[in-house]
Amino acid sequence: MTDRVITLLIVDDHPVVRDGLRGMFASDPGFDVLGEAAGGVEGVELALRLDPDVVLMDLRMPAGSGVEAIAELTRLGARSKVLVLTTYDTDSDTIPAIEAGATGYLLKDAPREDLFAAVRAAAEGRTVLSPAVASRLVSAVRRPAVPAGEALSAREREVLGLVAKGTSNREIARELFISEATVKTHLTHLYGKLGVKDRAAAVAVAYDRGILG
Amino acid sequence: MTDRVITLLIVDDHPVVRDGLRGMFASDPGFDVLGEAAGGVEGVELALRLDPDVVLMDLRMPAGSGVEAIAELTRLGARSKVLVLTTYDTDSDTIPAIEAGATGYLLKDAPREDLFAAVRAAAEGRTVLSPAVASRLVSAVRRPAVPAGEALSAREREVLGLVAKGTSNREIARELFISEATVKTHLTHLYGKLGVKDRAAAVAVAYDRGILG
DNA sequence: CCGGACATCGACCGATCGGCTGATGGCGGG
DNA sequence: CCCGCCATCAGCCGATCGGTCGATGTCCGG
Repeated sequence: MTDRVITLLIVDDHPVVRDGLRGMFASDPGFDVLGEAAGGVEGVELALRLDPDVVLMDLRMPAGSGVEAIAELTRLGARSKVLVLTTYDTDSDTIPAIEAGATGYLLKDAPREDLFAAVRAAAEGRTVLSPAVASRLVSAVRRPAVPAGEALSAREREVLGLVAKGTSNREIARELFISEATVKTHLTHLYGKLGVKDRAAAVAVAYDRGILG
Repeated sequence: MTDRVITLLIVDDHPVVRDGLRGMFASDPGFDVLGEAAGGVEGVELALRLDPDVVLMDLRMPAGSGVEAIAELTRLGARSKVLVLTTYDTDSDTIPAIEAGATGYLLKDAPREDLFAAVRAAAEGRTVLSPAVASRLVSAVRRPAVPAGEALSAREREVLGLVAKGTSNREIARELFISEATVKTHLTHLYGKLGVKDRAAAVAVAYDRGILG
């Protein structure tokens, strides 16, 4: 079914990783790496120009987030399938990436055979997930109501960030040019969303989910 | 001064990264990769057996921490220089690694020319640090007294862990079979050590330094 | 043997937090 | 056009926190 050569685009901010992937795929005549990009923005441009079968996409990059790049490609109706290849597997990364339109999600510590197989699968439009990611996803989907956690609003994240720095409500109010009452409202709301009952726990959950630090 | 071929050992849990490094150094006749290891324990064994000039060491690995591996090699008086090559540059990683005896500390997003230069420098025993790491280090060293942070005692870490879960002082007291006054004492102490003024900031700093999460 | 780090406890007090109730206005989707 | 989400604000109050005195006992290392 995959007799054709599969064309690839590599998007990763680490030269070492780009080289590793390039070399890896160069050793197999079934793959052809068309190009590389170091950031999301550049990745989108190249994906549109080169029209690869599969885009190998890192998520956390200085020059344009991977999730945004995926969303952009999806929005533009690009033909390329996106296979996320990252070090991290936190909820805050995986779910948005899948939602944005990623065809697969692999962790970088996957053996190369798995990687090859995943790229072939992705080229055919099949979804491929690392076992760890898959189990995360099901558990995340299984409790969509209260326990999990809706996304924080921009303002709530802003307040939470200051809380993590030890800023008091009054100081936060001054900092953001709002009243202390509003700060408390934001806090009460984000406590509910994060499923906690005080600021210390909120900071902890935020770190766990990658919202902070 | 470096006419000799420099021998290398690669220690990293990611096959992709190992391949990337191997390929990169294979393209330059001035380097010879003697072997690879996927974890700290295996890394130490191979370093002792192969006696490479330079060990490229990742820090966070499932099979044996990089810092422990470095400390082990130092303790055993291995001839090999260790060059840390990692994605992270937090205090909790860099400083212990340097203390353990690493000759250099580079981030994986370093351009390959820098990497080559760093390996040559490490082979000669010269210290090489990423600019970002270097600035971290100086600022960490410059304030050794109060601001930086001594290590938390076991009891303090225990209390802090409960704080991160949203536990109140009274509940912590019951949980640990001590009085609320004692809990407050532990907290006051660890606030001082972490350089913060409330529990939320303490949790944040703890996450940043890898004490939690 | 003494100093210092650690762990334990008590009491007091001002500052802060979190919960509650309720209100206003903007903005976007159905 | 109305509903829901977001952001804004007010006042009240009990609970909790953080700071500051001081005190006791252990254990380890110099």
